[in-house]
Amino acid sequence: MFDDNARLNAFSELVFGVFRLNGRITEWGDQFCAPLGLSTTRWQILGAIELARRPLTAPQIAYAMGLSRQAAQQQLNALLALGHVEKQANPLHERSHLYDITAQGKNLTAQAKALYAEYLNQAAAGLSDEQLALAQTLLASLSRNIEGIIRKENGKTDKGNIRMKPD
Amino acid sequence: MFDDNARLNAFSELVFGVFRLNGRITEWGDQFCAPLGLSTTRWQILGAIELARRPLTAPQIAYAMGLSRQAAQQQLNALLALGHVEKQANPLHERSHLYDITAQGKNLTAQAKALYAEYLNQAAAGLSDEQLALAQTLLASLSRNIEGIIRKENGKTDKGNIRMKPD
DNA sequence: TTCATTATGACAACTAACTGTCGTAATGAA
DNA sequence: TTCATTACGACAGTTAGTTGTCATAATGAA
Repeated sequence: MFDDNARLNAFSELVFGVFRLNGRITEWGDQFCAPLGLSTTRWQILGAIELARRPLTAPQIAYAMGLSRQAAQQQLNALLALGHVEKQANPLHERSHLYDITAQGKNLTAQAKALYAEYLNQAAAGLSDEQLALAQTLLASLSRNIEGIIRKENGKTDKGNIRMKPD
Repeated sequence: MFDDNARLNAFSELVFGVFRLNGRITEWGDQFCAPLGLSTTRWQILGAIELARRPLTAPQIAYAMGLSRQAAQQQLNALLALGHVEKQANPLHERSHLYDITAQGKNLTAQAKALYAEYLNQAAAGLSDEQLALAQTLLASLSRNIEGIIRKENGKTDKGNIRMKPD
Protein backbone atom coordinates (compact mmCIF):
# COMPACT_ATOMS: atom_id res chain seq x y z
CA MET A 1 0.00 0.00 0.00
CA PHE A 2 2.75 2.42 0.92
CA ASP A 3 4.88 1.30 -1.99
CA ASP A 4 1.96 1.51 -4.34
CA ASN A 5 1.30 5.01 -3.16
CA ALA A 6 4.90 6.02 -3.75
CA ARG A 7 4.67 4.60 -7.25
CA LEU A 8 1.41 6.43 -7.84
CA ASN A 9 2.97 9.68 -6.73
CA ALA A 10 6.01 9.14 -8.91
CA PHE A 11 3.71 8.49 -11.84
CA SER A 12 1.64 11.57 -11.05
CA GLU A 13 4.71 13.77 -10.98
CA LEU A 14 5.82 12.38 -14.30
CA VAL A 15 2.41 13.15 -15.77
CA PHE A 16 2.72 16.71 -14.55
CA GLY A 17 6.19 16.91 -16.03
CA VAL A 18 4.83 15.86 -19.41
CA PHE A 19 2.18 18.56 -19.33
CA ARG A 20 4.66 21.21 -18.32
CA LEU A 21 7.22 20.22 -20.93
CA ASN A 22 4.53 20.00 -23.58
CA GLY A 23 3.59 23.58 -22.81
CA ARG A 24 7.19 24.78 -22.87
CA ILE A 25 7.91 23.10 -26.19
CA THR A 26 4.73 24.48 -27.71
CA GLU A 27 5.58 27.99 -26.63
CA TRP A 28 9.14 27.68 -27.87
CA GLY A 29 7.97 26.20 -31.16
CA ASP A 30 5.47 28.98 -31.71
CA GLN A 31 8.32 31.44 -31.21
CA PHE A 32 10.72 30.06 -33.77
CA CYS A 33 7.94 29.02 -36.18
CA ALA A 34 6.36 32.46 -36.26
CA PRO A 35 8.78 33.97 -38.84
CA LEU A 36 8.03 30.98 -41.08
CA GLY A 37 4.27 31.44 -40.87
CA LEU A 38 3.91 28.14 -39.06
CA SER A 39 2.51 27.08 -35.71
CA THR A 40 4.00 24.37 -33.54
CA THR A 41 1.29 21.94 -34.60
CA ARG A 42 1.80 22.52 -38.31
CA TRP A 43 5.55 22.25 -37.94
CA GLN A 44 5.04 18.98 -36.12
CA ILE A 45 2.81 17.62 -38.86
CA LEU A 46 5.40 18.37 -41.49
CA GLY A 47 8.02 16.86 -39.23
CA ALA A 48 5.98 13.72 -38.71
CA ILE A 49 5.86 13.11 -42.45
CA GLU A 50 9.59 13.74 -42.81
CA LEU A 51 10.42 11.53 -39.86
CA ALA A 52 8.37 8.68 -41.32
CA ARG A 53 10.23 9.10 -44.61
CA ARG A 54 7.06 8.18 -46.46
CA PRO A 55 3.62 9.69 -47.07
CA LEU A 56 1.07 9.16 -44.32
CA THR A 57 -2.71 9.22 -44.06
CA ALA A 58 -4.50 11.75 -41.88
CA PRO A 59 -5.33 9.19 -39.16
CA GLN A 60 -1.73 8.01 -39.10
CA ILE A 61 -0.54 11.55 -38.54
CA ALA A 62 -3.14 12.07 -35.81
CA TYR A 63 -1.92 8.88 -34.15
CA ALA A 64 1.72 9.94 -34.34
CA MET A 65 1.03 13.33 -32.83
CA GLY A 66 -1.45 12.41 -30.15
CA LEU A 67 -4.19 14.51 -31.73
CA SER A 68 -7.73 13.67 -32.70
CA ARG A 69 -8.25 12.54 -36.26
CA GLN A 70 -10.28 15.64 -37.03
CA ALA A 71 -7.73 18.07 -35.64
CA ALA A 72 -5.02 16.53 -37.80
CA GLN A 73 -7.35 16.58 -40.79
CA GLN A 74 -8.08 20.27 -40.33
CA GLN A 75 -4.43 21.18 -40.16
CA LEU A 76 -3.67 18.97 -43.16
CA ASN A 77 -6.36 20.72 -45.17
CA ALA A 78 -4.80 24.04 -44.24
CA LEU A 79 -1.29 22.84 -45.12
CA LEU A 80 -2.69 21.50 -48.39
CA ALA A 81 -4.19 24.89 -49.25
CA LEU A 82 -0.84 26.50 -48.47
CA GLY A 83 0.97 24.06 -50.72
CA HIS A 84 3.15 22.62 -47.98
CA VAL A 85 1.78 19.12 -48.41
CA GLU A 86 0.17 17.31 -51.33
CA LYS A 87 -2.28 14.47 -51.68
CA GLN A 88 -1.32 11.21 -53.28
CA ALA A 89 -3.44 8.24 -54.23
CA ASN A 90 -3.37 5.48 -51.64
CA PRO A 91 -3.11 2.02 -53.23
CA LEU A 92 -4.38 0.49 -49.99
CA HIS A 93 -7.36 2.74 -49.50
CA GLU A 94 -9.55 4.48 -52.02
CA ARG A 95 -10.70 7.48 -50.00
CA SER A 96 -7.97 7.83 -47.37
CA HIS A 97 -5.32 9.67 -49.31
CA LEU A 98 -1.66 9.82 -48.47
CA TYR A 99 -0.15 13.18 -47.60
CA ASP A 100 3.40 13.95 -48.62
CA ILE A 101 5.48 17.02 -47.93
CA THR A 102 6.21 19.23 -50.95
CA ALA A 103 9.52 20.86 -51.85
CA GLN A 104 8.09 24.07 -50.44
CA GLY A 105 7.22 22.28 -47.22
CA LYS A 106 10.67 20.72 -47.01
CA ASN A 107 12.17 24.15 -47.37
CA LEU A 108 10.18 25.32 -44.37
CA THR A 109 11.17 22.40 -42.16
CA ALA A 110 14.81 22.91 -43.12
CA GLN A 111 14.57 26.53 -42.02
CA ALA A 112 12.84 25.50 -38.80
CA LYS A 113 15.50 22.90 -38.15
CA ALA A 114 18.21 25.52 -38.56
CA LEU A 115 16.37 27.87 -36.22
CA TYR A 116 16.01 25.42 -33.41
CA ALA A 117 19.33 23.71 -33.97
CA GLU A 118 20.89 26.96 -32.74
CA TYR A 119 19.36 26.29 -29.37
CA LEU A 120 19.93 22.54 -29.26
CA ASN A 121 22.88 22.81 -26.90
CA GLN A 122 20.91 24.97 -24.53
CA ALA A 123 17.70 22.96 -24.80
CA ALA A 124 19.42 19.62 -24.22
CA ALA A 125 22.05 20.99 -21.84
CA GLY A 126 23.08 18.51 -19.20
CA LEU A 127 21.60 15.55 -21.06
CA SER A 128 23.75 13.03 -22.85
CA ASP A 129 22.74 11.48 -26.14
CA GLU A 130 22.03 8.30 -24.22
CA GLN A 131 19.76 10.10 -21.79
CA LEU A 132 17.83 11.70 -24.62
CA ALA A 133 17.32 8.30 -26.21
CA LEU A 134 16.43 6.72 -22.89
CA ALA A 135 13.82 9.37 -22.13
CA GLN A 136 12.29 8.83 -25.54
CA THR A 137 12.13 5.10 -24.96
CA LEU A 138 10.47 5.48 -21.58
CA LEU A 139 7.89 7.92 -22.91
CA ALA A 140 7.14 5.63 -25.83
CA SER A 141 6.44 2.77 -23.43
CA LEU A 142 4.04 4.94 -21.48
CA SER A 143 2.30 6.02 -24.67
CA ARG A 144 1.78 2.44 -25.74
CA ASN A 145 0.54 1.40 -22.30
CA ILE A 146 -1.95 4.23 -22.06
CA GLU A 147 -3.07 3.60 -25.60
CA GLY A 148 -3.99 0.11 -24.49
CA ILE A 149 -6.08 1.50 -21.64
CA ILE A 150 -7.86 3.95 -23.91
CA ARG A 151 -8.70 1.29 -26.46
CA LYS A 152 -10.01 -1.05 -23.80
CA GLU A 153 -12.29 1.61 -22.35
CA ASN A 154 -13.25 2.96 -25.72
CA GLY A 155 -16.72 2.17 -26.93
CA LYS A 156 -17.57 1.79 -30.57
CA THR A 157 -17.83 5.49 -31.32
CA ASP A 158 -15.61 7.13 -33.85
CA LYS A 159 -12.86 8.64 -31.75
CA GLY A 160 -10.05 8.63 -34.21
CA ASN A 161 -9.14 4.99 -34.33
CA ILE A 162 -7.07 4.15 -37.34
CA ARG A 163 -7.38 1.23 -39.62
CA MET A 164 -3.90 1.26 -41.07
CA LYS A 165 -1.43 0.79 -38.26
CA PRO A 166 1.67 2.96 -38.47
CA ASP A 167 4.75 0.88 -39.26
CA MET B 1 28.36 17.74 -37.78
CA PHE B 2 27.28 14.13 -38.02
CA ASP B 3 27.23 13.77 -34.27
CA ASP B 4 25.36 17.02 -33.90
CA ASN B 5 22.85 15.79 -36.41
CA ALA B 6 22.35 12.55 -34.53
CA ARG B 7 21.78 14.51 -31.36
CA LEU B 8 19.34 16.79 -33.14
CA ASN B 9 17.41 13.80 -34.40
CA ALA B 10 17.34 12.20 -30.97
CA PHE B 11 16.06 15.43 -29.56
CA SER B 12 13.42 15.71 -32.28
CA GLU B 13 12.16 12.21 -31.60
CA LEU B 14 11.92 12.99 -27.93
CA VAL B 15 9.89 16.10 -28.70
CA PHE B 16 7.52 14.01 -30.78
CA GLY B 17 7.28 11.52 -27.96
CA VAL B 18 6.26 14.27 -25.57
CA PHE B 19 3.51 15.44 -27.89
CA ARG B 20 2.22 11.95 -28.40
CA LEU B 21 2.25 11.07 -24.72
CA ASN B 22 0.63 14.38 -23.87
CA GLY B 23 -2.23 13.52 -26.21
CA ARG B 24 -2.60 10.02 -24.81
CA ILE B 25 -2.68 11.22 -21.21
CA THR B 26 -5.19 13.94 -22.07
CA GLU B 27 -7.48 11.46 -23.76
CA TRP B 28 -7.16 9.00 -20.91
CA GLY B 29 -7.74 11.72 -18.33
CA ASP B 30 -10.86 12.95 -20.10
CA GLN B 31 -12.15 9.38 -19.96
CA PHE B 32 -11.80 8.79 -16.27
CA CYS B 33 -12.61 12.40 -15.34
CA ALA B 34 -15.88 12.42 -17.27
CA PRO B 35 -17.97 10.68 -14.57
CA LEU B 36 -16.69 13.28 -12.09
CA GLY B 37 -17.70 16.22 -14.26
CA LEU B 38 -14.05 17.18 -14.72
CA SER B 39 -11.77 17.61 -17.71
CA THR B 40 -8.12 16.63 -17.74
CA THR B 41 -7.08 20.27 -17.39
CA ARG B 42 -9.30 20.92 -14.38
CA TRP B 43 -8.20 17.71 -12.75
CA GLN B 44 -4.59 18.77 -13.30
CA ILE B 45 -5.21 22.17 -11.73
CA LEU B 46 -6.68 20.59 -8.62
CA GLY B 47 -3.78 18.16 -8.60
CA ALA B 48 -1.24 20.94 -8.93
CA ILE B 49 -2.57 22.60 -5.78
CA GLU B 50 -2.59 19.31 -3.91
CA LEU B 51 0.89 18.43 -5.05
CA ALA B 52 2.21 21.81 -3.89
CA ARG B 53 0.59 21.20 -0.49
CA ARG B 54 -0.12 24.92 -0.26
CA PRO B 55 -2.36 27.45 -1.99
CA LEU B 56 -1.03 28.88 -5.25
CA THR B 57 -1.67 31.97 -7.33
CA ALA B 58 -3.08 31.73 -10.84
CA PRO B 59 0.27 32.49 -12.52
CA GLN B 60 1.98 29.88 -10.38
CA ILE B 61 -0.53 27.27 -11.48
CA ALA B 62 -0.11 28.32 -15.11
CA TYR B 63 3.64 27.95 -14.73
CA ALA B 64 3.34 24.52 -13.14
CA MET B 65 1.08 23.25 -15.87
CA GLY B 66 2.72 24.79 -18.91
CA LEU B 67 -0.35 26.85 -19.72
CA SER B 68 -0.79 30.53 -20.38
CA ARG B 69 -1.70 32.69 -17.44
CA GLN B 70 -5.08 33.45 -18.95
CA ALA B 71 -5.98 29.83 -19.62
CA ALA B 72 -5.24 28.89 -16.04
CA GLN B 73 -7.20 31.88 -14.82
CA GLN B 74 -10.25 30.89 -16.84
CA GLN B 75 -10.25 27.37 -15.49
CA LEU B 76 -9.70 28.66 -11.97
CA ASN B 77 -12.70 30.96 -12.30
CA ALA B 78 -14.76 28.00 -13.43
CA LEU B 79 -13.51 25.81 -10.58
CA LEU B 80 -14.25 28.67 -8.19
CA ALA B 81 -17.82 28.91 -9.45
CA LEU B 82 -18.18 25.16 -8.99
CA GLY B 83 -16.88 25.36 -5.46
CA HIS B 84 -13.88 23.11 -6.05
CA VAL B 85 -11.37 25.80 -5.14
CA GLU B 86 -11.59 28.89 -2.97
CA LYS B 87 -9.79 32.22 -2.89
CA GLN B 88 -7.62 33.21 0.01
CA ALA B 89 -5.96 36.51 0.78
CA ASN B 90 -2.33 36.62 -0.29
CA PRO B 91 -0.12 38.29 2.33
CA LEU B 92 2.53 38.85 -0.34
CA HIS B 93 0.27 40.36 -3.00
CA GLU B 94 -2.86 42.42 -2.62
CA ARG B 95 -4.61 41.52 -5.86
CA SER B 96 -3.13 38.16 -6.77
CA HIS B 97 -5.14 35.85 -4.56
CA LEU B 98 -4.15 32.38 -3.52
CA TYR B 99 -6.30 29.48 -4.65
CA ASP B 100 -6.78 26.52 -2.36
CA ILE B 101 -8.66 23.31 -2.97
CA THR B 102 -11.89 22.88 -0.98
CA ALA B 103 -13.11 19.76 0.77
CA GLN B 104 -15.40 19.23 -2.20
CA GLY B 105 -12.46 19.52 -4.55
CA LYS B 106 -10.39 17.12 -2.46
CA ASN B 107 -13.21 14.64 -2.64
CA LEU B 108 -13.09 14.82 -6.42
CA THR B 109 -9.34 14.34 -6.67
CA ALA B 110 -9.56 11.39 -4.30
CA GLN B 111 -12.14 9.79 -6.56
CA ALA B 112 -10.00 10.53 -9.61
CA LYS B 113 -6.98 9.05 -7.89
CA ALA B 114 -8.91 5.86 -7.17
CA LEU B 115 -10.09 5.69 -10.77
CA TYR B 116 -6.69 5.96 -12.31
CA ALA B 117 -4.90 4.01 -9.62
CA GLU B 118 -6.77 1.00 -10.99
CA TYR B 119 -4.82 1.37 -14.18
CA LEU B 120 -1.48 2.30 -12.66
CA ASN B 121 0.00 -1.14 -13.18
CA GLN B 122 -1.02 -1.15 -16.80
CA ALA B 123 -0.04 2.48 -17.46
CA ALA B 124 3.40 2.11 -15.89
CA ALA B 125 3.90 -1.49 -16.96
CA GLY B 126 7.49 -2.35 -17.70
CA LEU B 127 8.83 0.71 -15.90
CA SER B 128 10.49 0.51 -12.51
CA ASP B 129 10.00 3.15 -9.85
CA GLU B 130 13.51 4.30 -10.60
CA GLN B 131 12.77 4.68 -14.29
CA LEU B 132 9.66 6.70 -13.56
CA ALA B 133 11.66 9.01 -11.34
CA LEU B 134 14.47 9.23 -13.87
CA ALA B 135 12.12 10.13 -16.68
CA GLN B 136 10.60 12.84 -14.54
CA THR B 137 14.04 14.23 -13.75
CA LEU B 138 15.07 14.31 -17.39
CA LEU B 139 11.86 16.02 -18.47
CA ALA B 140 12.22 18.58 -15.71
CA SER B 141 15.71 19.45 -16.96
CA LEU B 142 14.38 19.94 -20.46
CA SER B 143 11.56 22.13 -19.16
CA ARG B 144 13.99 24.35 -17.31
CA ASN B 145 16.32 24.59 -20.28
CA ILE B 146 13.57 25.52 -22.70
CA GLU B 147 12.15 27.97 -20.23
CA GLY B 148 15.51 29.71 -20.34
CA ILE B 149 15.34 29.95 -24.11
CA ILE B 150 11.81 31.30 -24.04
CA ARG B 151 12.64 33.96 -21.49
CA LYS B 152 15.71 35.05 -23.40
CA GLU B 153 13.74 35.45 -26.63
CA ASN B 154 10.74 36.91 -24.91
CA GLY B 155 10.11 40.59 -25.37
CA LYS B 156 8.51 42.76 -22.77
CA THR B 157 4.94 41.83 -23.61
CA ASP B 158 2.70 40.23 -21.07
CA LYS B 159 2.93 36.56 -21.92
CA GLY B 160 2.24 35.05 -18.58
CA ASN B 161 5.50 35.72 -16.82
CA ILE B 162 5.15 35.34 -13.10
CA ARG B 163 6.45 37.56 -10.41
CA MET B 164 6.38 35.08 -7.57
CA LYS B 165 8.59 32.14 -8.39
CA PRO B 166 7.19 28.75 -7.43
CA ASP B 167 9.15 27.19 -4.55
C1' DT C 1 -21.03 -13.23 -51.78
C1' DT C 2 -23.56 -11.24 -48.14
C1' DC C 3 -23.87 -8.50 -44.22
C1' DA C 4 -22.69 -6.42 -39.83
C1' DT C 5 -19.00 -3.62 -38.05
C1' DT C 6 -15.78 -0.12 -38.21
C1' DA C 7 -12.94 3.63 -40.46
C1' DT C 8 -12.76 7.80 -43.23
C1' DG C 9 -13.57 12.61 -44.65
C1' DA C 10 -16.62 16.42 -44.38
C1' DC C 11 -19.33 19.33 -41.78
C1' DA C 12 -21.25 21.64 -37.68
C1' DA C 13 -21.31 23.00 -32.89
C1' DC C 14 -19.00 23.62 -28.76
C1' DT C 15 -15.13 24.21 -25.70
C1' DA C 16 -10.46 25.24 -24.58
C1' DA C 17 -6.49 27.87 -25.26
C1' DC C 18 -3.79 31.67 -27.00
C1' DT C 19 -3.04 36.68 -28.15
C1' DG C 20 -3.76 41.26 -27.29
C1' DT C 21 -5.31 45.18 -24.54
C1' DC C 22 -6.43 47.86 -20.54
C1' DG C 23 -6.54 49.70 -15.77
C1' DT C 24 -4.26 49.00 -11.69
C1' DA C 25 -0.95 47.31 -8.37
C1' DA C 26 3.55 45.65 -7.18
C1' DT C 27 8.39 45.95 -7.86
C1' DG C 28 12.96 47.87 -8.03
C1' DA C 29 16.12 51.43 -8.89
C1' DA C 30 17.35 56.29 -8.59
C1' DT D 1 9.80 58.94 -2.00
C1' DT D 2 9.48 59.08 -6.88
C1' DC D 3 9.07 56.97 -11.15
C1' DA D 4 9.76 53.70 -14.84
C1' DT D 5 9.00 48.86 -15.50
C1' DT D 6 6.63 44.78 -15.06
C1' DA D 7 2.90 41.63 -13.35
C1' DC D 8 -1.93 40.82 -12.29
C1' DG D 9 -6.94 40.12 -13.33
C1' DA D 10 -10.54 40.99 -16.53
C1' DC D 11 -12.25 41.27 -20.99
C1' DA D 12 -12.60 40.62 -26.01
C1' DG D 13 -11.38 38.42 -30.34
C1' DT D 14 -9.33 34.69 -32.71
C1' DT D 15 -7.64 30.19 -33.44
C1' DA D 16 -7.09 25.38 -32.33
C1' DG D 17 -9.01 21.22 -30.77
C1' DT D 18 -12.73 18.09 -29.34
C1' DT D 19 -17.18 15.89 -29.86
C1' DG D 20 -20.88 14.44 -32.56
C1' DT D 21 -23.15 13.23 -36.90
C1' DC D 22 -23.57 11.71 -41.53
C1' DA D 23 -22.80 9.26 -46.06
C1' DT D 24 -19.77 6.17 -47.86
C1' DA D 25 -16.09 2.83 -48.21
C1' DA D 26 -13.23 -0.76 -46.28
C1' DT D 27 -12.95 -4.74 -43.44
C1' DG D 28 -13.87 -9.28 -41.64
C1' DA D 29 -16.75 -13.03 -40.59
C1' DA D 30 -20.53 -16.09 -41.88
